[in-house]
Amino acid sequence: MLDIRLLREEPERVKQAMIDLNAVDAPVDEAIALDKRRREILVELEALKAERNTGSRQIGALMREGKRDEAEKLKARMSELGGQIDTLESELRRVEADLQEAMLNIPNLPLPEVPVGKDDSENVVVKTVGEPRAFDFTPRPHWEIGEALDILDFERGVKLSGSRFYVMKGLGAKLQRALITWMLDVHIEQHGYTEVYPPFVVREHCLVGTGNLPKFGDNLYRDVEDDLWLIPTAEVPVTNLYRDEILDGSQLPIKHVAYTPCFRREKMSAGKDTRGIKRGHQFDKVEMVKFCTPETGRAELDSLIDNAEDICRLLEIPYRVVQMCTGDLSFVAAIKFDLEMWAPGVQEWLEVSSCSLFTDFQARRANIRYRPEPKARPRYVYTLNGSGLALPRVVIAILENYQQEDGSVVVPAVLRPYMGVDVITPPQGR
RNA sequence: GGAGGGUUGGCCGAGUGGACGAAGGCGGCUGUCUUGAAAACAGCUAUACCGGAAACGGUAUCGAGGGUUCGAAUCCCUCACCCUCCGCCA
Repeated sequence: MLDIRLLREEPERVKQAMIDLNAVDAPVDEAIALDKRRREILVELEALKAERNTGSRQIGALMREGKRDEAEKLKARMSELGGQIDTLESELRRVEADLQEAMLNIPNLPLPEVPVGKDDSENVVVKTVGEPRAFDFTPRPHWEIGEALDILDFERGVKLSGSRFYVMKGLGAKLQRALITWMLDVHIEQHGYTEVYPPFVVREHCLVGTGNLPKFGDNLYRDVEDDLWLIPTAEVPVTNLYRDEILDGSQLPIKHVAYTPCFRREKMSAGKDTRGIKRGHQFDKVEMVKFCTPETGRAELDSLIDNAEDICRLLEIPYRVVQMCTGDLSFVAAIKFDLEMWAPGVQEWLEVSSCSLFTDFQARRANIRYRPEPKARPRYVYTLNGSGLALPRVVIAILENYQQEDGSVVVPAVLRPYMGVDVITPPQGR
């Protein structure tokens, strides 16, 4: 959520940002008008309430003095006043609800350094690291490798849960588990994050806090009976850890890393990305989340990206860093960089991480503040997060980059202690 | 799932529908005293919003949201959370 004062004081700047963001339908004008009306009502309403408060106090005094008649007369007048107050109050409630709704539907403003662009075609490749491996055979896509190795089972996944679900088996399941443990260890031991294991279902207000609701409810699974929602990313529970809290400034930055499964309905078009494990309704992810002061936010983003890149480097898989242009920014991000690993089987760059700075946009929604000095006024923190990394796509990248002509897959060196084997080989007797 | 008890300011804790902001205590800040400190004594001790250049004024906040009333921390309803007991359970 933006600061309403920004709309009040710099409406043109906000509107230009909406144009850059390709979000001209954001209800900026509505919010400004509602804010104005809200304050008009408040002035009137508070004057009436002040009058009622003095009146009521007088009634009390008169009653004590035994002047019943005068008290009754005053009561009648106050009752009339009460009617006016009720009317204004219900209008105020309506206006405030509308204002809140409008504010929740206005996206965050991009930082000045974000390149202006219409859509993902204008994103900027910041850097490319590592050389794609030269194959002396035609690299196969991961679903062929996975099925041949009997570590991926698509048919049975569909049998259990429908399209876009799959089953991992044997060393495939173990590879994923090894990656999770290893990534967590790297972030904890080398990058100074504290591990968090959160609930995988949350209440609605948490999703409003991170910005998934009210706009993007279509992508979420929900238990209607208890009004609990399955998390689409660890960002939701971990960011909301400190909702409605005032943190001690000396604790910042707070750095958390969490492994969770992620659940997304993704009513995407049938036929797109349906093969393999690139896009499912359930996937695993290791996520980094930071809370810091406004002053350090931008630098914390750089170190967050570097932490994610470390995983790519250690796995020795070619990757690139892409900066999102204004038109491709998410609703809540002020600036965002994606990490993409090269997958030679499917011949594409796979998004394995998305690192964003949200400025105080989420903090305002979730009411997460900090006190800079012991006596100082609380301020909103800045929040950040980035995948470190998203599992299935890393599995794809490993299978496709480390595949050998005989169908086996070499285990990346850093994972061998976690896997217990150096090579994933085809099952016996096939 | 059933029965009961709770939720008050940074913390503890009182509060029969009526007197700028909710007693008292603790903690914290300031002052007096003291070479300094402690003790004692006195005063101060929240947040948000609205109006205002400011001084300041107003409104709201006793878990959340409604309701009754001229007026609600107090009465009624709904919800959330915590505690105790019973049942069930990996």
